[in-house]
Amino acid sequence: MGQKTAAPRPALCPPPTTERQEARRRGILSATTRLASRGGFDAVQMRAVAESSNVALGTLYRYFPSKIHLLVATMQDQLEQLHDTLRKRPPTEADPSARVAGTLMRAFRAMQREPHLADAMVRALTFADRSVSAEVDAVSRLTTTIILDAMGLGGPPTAEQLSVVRVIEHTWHSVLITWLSGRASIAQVRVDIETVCGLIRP
Amino acid sequence: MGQKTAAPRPALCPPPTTERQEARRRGILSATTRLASRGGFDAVQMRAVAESSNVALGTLYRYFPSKIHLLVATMQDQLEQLHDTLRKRPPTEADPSARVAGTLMRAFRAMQREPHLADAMVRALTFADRSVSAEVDAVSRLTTTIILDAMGLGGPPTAEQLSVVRVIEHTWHSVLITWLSGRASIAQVRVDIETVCGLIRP
DNA sequence: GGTTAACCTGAAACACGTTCCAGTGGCTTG
DNA sequence: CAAGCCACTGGAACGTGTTTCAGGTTAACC
Repeated sequence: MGQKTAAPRPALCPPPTTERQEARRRGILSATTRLASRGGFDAVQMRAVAESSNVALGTLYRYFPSKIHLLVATMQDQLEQLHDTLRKRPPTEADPSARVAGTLMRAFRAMQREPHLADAMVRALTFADRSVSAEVDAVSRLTTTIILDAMGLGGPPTAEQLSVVRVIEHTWHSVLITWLSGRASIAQVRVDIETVCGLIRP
Repeated sequence: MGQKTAAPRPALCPPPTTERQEARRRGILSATTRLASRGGFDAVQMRAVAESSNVALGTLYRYFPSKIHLLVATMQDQLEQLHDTLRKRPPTEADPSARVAGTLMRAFRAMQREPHLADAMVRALTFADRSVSAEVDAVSRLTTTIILDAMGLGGPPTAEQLSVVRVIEHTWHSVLITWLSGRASIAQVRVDIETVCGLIRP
């Protein structure tokens, strides 16, 4: 986390992505997930990721310009999987507020299954500075979508509803951090999530 | 942020704190604040802090076992000052929810005045792992106290009120991060704070 | 004044994120 | 086939957080 120079590296994502490169990218993300699932944030060491995905260090940095970028991309990946799962088996609660709370608790249980991975991803997400804002924003939009889906309102959300969703998202991130650093019990996580979901509708 | 070994260093805070040591501690914190007010998190370099407070690097580490500890202690310091200020001039709004929102917006304006300092402190706070949980917890308790004071309820808070305060605190931290990383405008910060304060009482 | 334990200094060394570069291999283009 | 362009490799090098240690300083106690 030393230097903070802006990215002189040109944008490389959109145009030239061969199949080979996509495979490499998947390999890197998969190695990252594997390493993070063991030791968490600290175990995701760039040299180890490079070696574990059979890629030179320089190449790893060509794909992901920093460790934070790498972990935020991993989070995006995991969130997309979660989103798929949720699409297949959406929450069944009657009340919108209960559906959101249920959805978040489901996500939380997934985190409990892989606490080290969660640690790595969430720490990266909140530690990210401006140079990662585009990627963090993508994650944020995904989260928003997931919550809005769980609310299941018919038309487009009102400005007020968007505020509420943002606050729920804030609480979600922060309560995760609190839990990961051992300062909140699982019961407290549930209570806080249910409390903030009380903002929906009333 | 390399290694993560627990502290083999014995507890040294409570018993033997001479006046000289207290002065040294203040000097370190003051140098930290000064450095952070310029370049933010990255500018708080342990060697620079040591030099700037006329202390050997090893001594700095004796007082604060890591950069994160150092910055969390700085945050605690700043929060105490804020608490004093608030005690002298408490919020004047009639509604508890408005008093809390007003108090937080006042704190937020303080952050706006020193965005780099805010960056350093908040990033440290959310990046802290278990080895700092005691210190982070102290900051959290202070924040809780400030919010409860602003609510100004007569007796001790109910469990439900404590939940609400926790959620407000979550939102406060997370919205700060979002603002610091340039992903939320000041107007949005205000809206989110007012939204979460809607949880008080209704 | 001397002893002793705790603290402090200065400097070296290590770990890991990050950058840089010279060489290599594969691809398209002429 | 030759030339040229890229991405990739392997490895060195740098910056900063953190650890360690040998020796000097301080302060309390006899």
